[in-house]
Order: sequence, then C-alpha cells, then structure tokens
Amino acid sequence: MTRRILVTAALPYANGHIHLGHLVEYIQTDIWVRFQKLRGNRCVFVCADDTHGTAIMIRAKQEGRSETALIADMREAHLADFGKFDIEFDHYGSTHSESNRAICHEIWAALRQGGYIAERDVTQLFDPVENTFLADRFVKGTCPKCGATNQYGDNCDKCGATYSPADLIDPVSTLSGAKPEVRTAAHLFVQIEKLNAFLTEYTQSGKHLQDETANYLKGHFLSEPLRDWDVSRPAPYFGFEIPDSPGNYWYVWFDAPIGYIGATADWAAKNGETWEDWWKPSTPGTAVPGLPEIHHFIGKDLTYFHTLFWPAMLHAAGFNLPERVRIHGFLTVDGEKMSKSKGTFVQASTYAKHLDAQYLRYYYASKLGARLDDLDLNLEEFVAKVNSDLVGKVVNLASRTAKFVEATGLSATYPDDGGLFYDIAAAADPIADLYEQGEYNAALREIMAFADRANKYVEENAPWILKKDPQKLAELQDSCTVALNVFRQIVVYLSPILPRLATQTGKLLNCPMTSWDDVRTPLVGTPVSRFEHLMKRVELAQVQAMIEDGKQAAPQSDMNTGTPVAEAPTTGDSAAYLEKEPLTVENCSIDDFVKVDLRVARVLECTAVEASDKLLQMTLSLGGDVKRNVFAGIKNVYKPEDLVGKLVILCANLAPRKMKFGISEGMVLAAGAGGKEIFVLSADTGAHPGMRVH
RNA sequence: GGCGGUGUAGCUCAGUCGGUUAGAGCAACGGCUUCAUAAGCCGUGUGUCGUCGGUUCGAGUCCGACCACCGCCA
Repeated sequence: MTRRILVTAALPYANGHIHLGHLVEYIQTDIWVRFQKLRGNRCVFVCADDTHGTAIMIRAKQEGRSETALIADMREAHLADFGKFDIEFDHYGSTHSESNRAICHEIWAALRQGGYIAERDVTQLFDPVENTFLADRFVKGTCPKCGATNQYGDNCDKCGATYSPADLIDPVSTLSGAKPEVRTAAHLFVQIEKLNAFLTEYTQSGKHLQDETANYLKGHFLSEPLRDWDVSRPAPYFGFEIPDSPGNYWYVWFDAPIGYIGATADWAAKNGETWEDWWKPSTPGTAVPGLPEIHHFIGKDLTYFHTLFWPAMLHAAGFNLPERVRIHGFLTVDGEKMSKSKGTFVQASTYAKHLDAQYLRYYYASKLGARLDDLDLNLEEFVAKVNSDLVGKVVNLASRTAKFVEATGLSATYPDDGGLFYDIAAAADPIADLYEQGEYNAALREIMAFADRANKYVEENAPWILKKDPQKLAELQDSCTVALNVFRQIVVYLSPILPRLATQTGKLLNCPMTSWDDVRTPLVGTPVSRFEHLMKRVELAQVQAMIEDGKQAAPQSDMNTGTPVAEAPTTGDSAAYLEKEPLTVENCSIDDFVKVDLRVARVLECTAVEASDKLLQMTLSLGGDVKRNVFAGIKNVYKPEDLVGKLVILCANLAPRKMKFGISEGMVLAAGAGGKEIFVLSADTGAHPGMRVH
C-alpha cells in the first residue's frame, strides 16, 4: 500500500550559513525522501528557516537593518547552499510566516484550554545598553562557587557548578560589555509534568525512537518530575507576540517546531491540500486515504525538544504525533571537532567551490547508520572512497563497455548472464529495508559487492577481445548488454544518494529512471548514447585547497555542528579598546619577556589607604614566609575585603618604589584604562602562590 | 560526580541466539591484464577482539571490576 509520509529536517537557524555538519542531516534526510519517492510512496519533504530569537535581533541591530531583511538574505543563502547539494524540498518556509503564526495561536489556545500554562516571575539580567534581557549565554562573569573568571551565565566550565546568571560575580553583557541590571518579569510556562504519563508511554513504546534515546529520556527526565518549560520572553524580542499576554513573545523554541506545520500549510496551499490532513487525526469522510506518517530527522543536540516538548505540545493540542524521530550524531573531521583555525569548519558554499556535491553525499551515506554515533569525515578516506568506489567500480562499468554498443544498442533479448541480473534484482527488497531503516552504510556495502561482481563479469567476458573477432559481434553486444543492465541496476540503487548520476545514466541508456522496480526488468533493444564522463576523480590537493579556503573564510557565526541553535552567541566584542590602545608594533624576544618575573600571589591583608583616594595597601604571600607589601590604585573599584584570599598576579621584580605611605614591593596586574575600568587579573583555580607565570 | 556510549586488522567498521579456523571494504605488498577516468582481475592477514577475573563443555558475544576515549546532565 502506498504510504503517506511527511518528512522534516531540523530548521536551520537564520543566524549562520550551512556547513558540512548541517549537511549530514540534510543529505541524510534528502536520501531518505528520494528513496521513498522512488518506491512509489507519497512523500512530502518540508523545512524552513528558524528565524526568531535574541541572536537574530542583536545581529540585525549590529548590521543596522531590520530582522526581516536579515532573515530574507539568509534564506536565499540557505536555499542556494541546499541547491548545490541536490537537497530538494517540496517546500521551504520560514517560521516568520503568517501560516506559522496562525498555528502557534491554535496550539497555544489548546494549551491554555487544557490548563497547561502557568505564569510566574523570572528574574533575569537585563542589558541597559542594548535594551534587552540577556539569555544565560550572553552573560559572562566570575563563578560564584570557585571564582573562575569569564564563565557563562548558566554554568561554570571549571568546576561544573550550575547557577543563575544573577549569581555571577562581576557579570558583563557579552553584547555591549555593560554591567547588566537585575530585572524581574512575568513569564509563561508549559507544565509538561502533567503529560509525564503520556510522554513515558510515547517515548518508551519502542516504535518512535532509537532505544538509546528512549533509555536516555527515561533515566534523565521522565523518572523525576519534568520542570516547567519557560516559553515566553518579554519585549523586545523578535518573534510572535502572545495573543493573550501583550508585551510577551513566544520563545523561539516554541514556534520553531511549529514551523514544521507552518511549512506543511504553505506547501498544502500550493498543492490544493490542507495541512490538517497531515497533522490532525482524520475525521470520517474527509480524510485523504492512508494514515499520514510524520518523520523528523534531527541531530542529537535537539533530542529533548523533539522527544519531550514537541510531542507534549502536539498531544495537548490533539494533533498527530511523529511516527519516528530519527536522531543522528555530529560530524567530526579527521577525528576531531570541526575547527575554524584548522580549516575544518567548512561551509557548504566553500565545499561546493572546490568539490562535487555527489562525493559528499556518497561519503556520508557510506558512513551513516541508524544509530546516533558521530560521523567522521576522514579526508584521505574521502578521496579513496570516492575514487575507488564511485569512479573505479561503478562509473567504470559504463565507461569500459558503453562505447562497444554505441552503434548497435542493447541486444534484443536479455542474454544468459549466469544469474547476475537476477541476483541483483532479488536484492531489491533487502536493500530497500536497509534504506528504510536508515542503514545506508549497510545498503552501500551490498550495492558495492554487486559492482565488484559486475566488474568481474566484464573481466571474464573481455569485450575488448570479442570486438576483434567479427564472428563474435553478437557475443560482444550481449556482454555489454549485461554490463550496462547491471550498471543500471546499481545506479537505481544508488539514485537516492546520487540523483545526478541517475539522470546521466538515464540519458546514456535512453531510459529515465523513475522507480525502484526498474531493477527488476532488463533493458533490451534500446539505443545507447555516446558515452560521456559521468564523474571525475578527486585529488587530495582539491580537498586540501578547500581546507585552506576554509581557514580564510571562517564563518562568523556559531560552532554548532548539527542543526539549528536558538540564541546562538555572537561575540559582540567591541573594537574600542584596541583603538584606544593599539597593539604594540615592536615584538619583544623571549629573553626580554623572562626579565619580567610574574608570580601568583595570595592577598593576605588588604586595607584602604585613608589619605589616598586611589590606593589600597596589600600584603601578598608568595608562599612560605615570603611576603610583599604592595600598593595598588584600585580603591575606586575594589573593596579591600573582597580581595582578601584572592590569587592575583604580581610583578615581583619591579624595582621597589618609595611612596608617600610606604614602600611598594611590586605591582599587581590589572586590565583596563583606569578610573572605574579596572579588572584585576587572577589565576585560575589550582594555581598556588609563588608559581611563576610563563 | 551521575548517566549513557564506544573500544575487533594500518584506517573505517560488520560480527545474529554463546557454537567450527573472527570477517568485509579501503590501504599495503606480489602477479596478471590493458576495454576503461593510472581504471579492472587474481593472490597475500602472526588481530593478547581494551585489561583482569567469573559463568560455561565452549566467550569477541553473557556477568563483575578496572582502564582509555567520547557524549549528555533541560
């Protein structure tokens, strides 16, 4: 029976360009969709840009233009990139669309009506310069627990403590550098704990998720009460205003998944259908035949949004639930995280400048299974695989036989081939199962084994020898008929991965490929076109050139490897300090540097010098009995009691200097121009007084 | 720290319910071939299956401890 399948890939965030990490997902999804269509199933692939949130708002402001202008440009860029990789959506929408807004309203009303919404105050830091509330990742400061500096507002890298940004010591907005204010505003929450029983059943049924994901959810979330989910943000916020809560906007993660439905609605409108046919349980007499299946492809970073919040929202609103959430791992390059400085953070457009998209589609497919393991792009293996599999084995089949039958076409009846064609045709269902499950790597192993057998066949029948004997022209035609038919079967199996090769092969054999079942019937008596190169070999040098290019054109946006990020940080660091105090032009030698003896020191005592408006007097310990008396001009900014116990950096061999209040035996290092702008340097946790700074 | 995952050939990975001598592709090496895009065919594997212990007639597989790496912790 023909299935009705709606497929989505995660919505890329409109704050950054598509890179090779994103493409793992879009290529994987596109392959699955093409496969379903080839099998004759009704399959609709929708996606959209994820456009809302603080990051977009801030960036638009920095670039001096409207959010809508920014997201319109980014959409163009995304679509251009997807096009280069043959990723073919039935519709590509935007979360900033009227269709999406309408569906958000509908789901919201259902959540309200179901009694799932609660309101309470949330205290957040507010940037008075940028006039916006600051998400946790937009605040940095000193960890309240261990004193590590330069930590994000939600947790500490050094000691692992979690806290609220308001607890940070000396918080700084990463947007403006301003000191944030603490402000309180009412937020709206979805009480998903009320749906715990439903979510447990949904996630643990074994039908919708990989087992490891189900276990993870059970162990981490569902076994305790689920926390309420904060879904509103006070103005200003780029998004949709909540209809019954003026001045508040839906958090980007509320309307992003609803964007799947919005995109379906836009697609449906173009095609004379309704989105309700896909997303709402059918009512008798009105439904399109066949139950719709919804399949989401996402990266593992989005797991809980798609397996907890999203099913909860759909369930509360009485919508259809995803049949399957297919979760994949991240991309690494040569075994490591993608890195801008190593040039392995490659944008889709950079790749496309240097290499054929089909190579990447094939390589990814050859590595992708149904589990959520990370996928490694090993650059040497990439070259080897493409050349030996695609060029050496597959394309070569046509290349070494097609010209012998250019004049005669294929034989009128299919010759005896020792069962080769039959064997390959018989694999149609097993290979289809592997595609269905997302086990592309296993499918390709099967397919390539047939390519090996086919090359062996050519070798044994040696058409290049047959052609020399006029008595054997029929045999020549027959052996090439076999080789090209088998080649065609292999290309049909590969066509979800390599659509361009399928098109080219259709032209070569004068018979377009339209169905998976094309593998079951041999092509006979048809003309063969002049052979043209189907695919070029890759040189490692091309890959290296791409990596070099990637180093130059490092993206300015986030490091996310899979999929959309909400509220991605932008550095926002101002250039003003360098302008005020330009970098020193003249280099110093290492010998010069070691003349300065910098040491970690602990503040034992610290008192304000009464007669001075700037100076604090400190007694510093360098460990053991070694102590120093030092004066520092930081009274305006630091309270003496706050410094006691802290580790600071001391220039220990600065010539002692007699001051009005005593002798200063060194200098405590601090950043900033002075006045209120002074930031004392301190050593990371674990350092001890007396350690030299190298 | 808690939870989860991974660990099998130089590389990437299969390995079902515990069952013969642990496999494939790539790479490497030797030979053949020369139709084909320096492609193809044949041949070549001494692997402490991360370590140690246990269960068993029998363990890559099951159990326990440990080691290493990775991930997640709203």
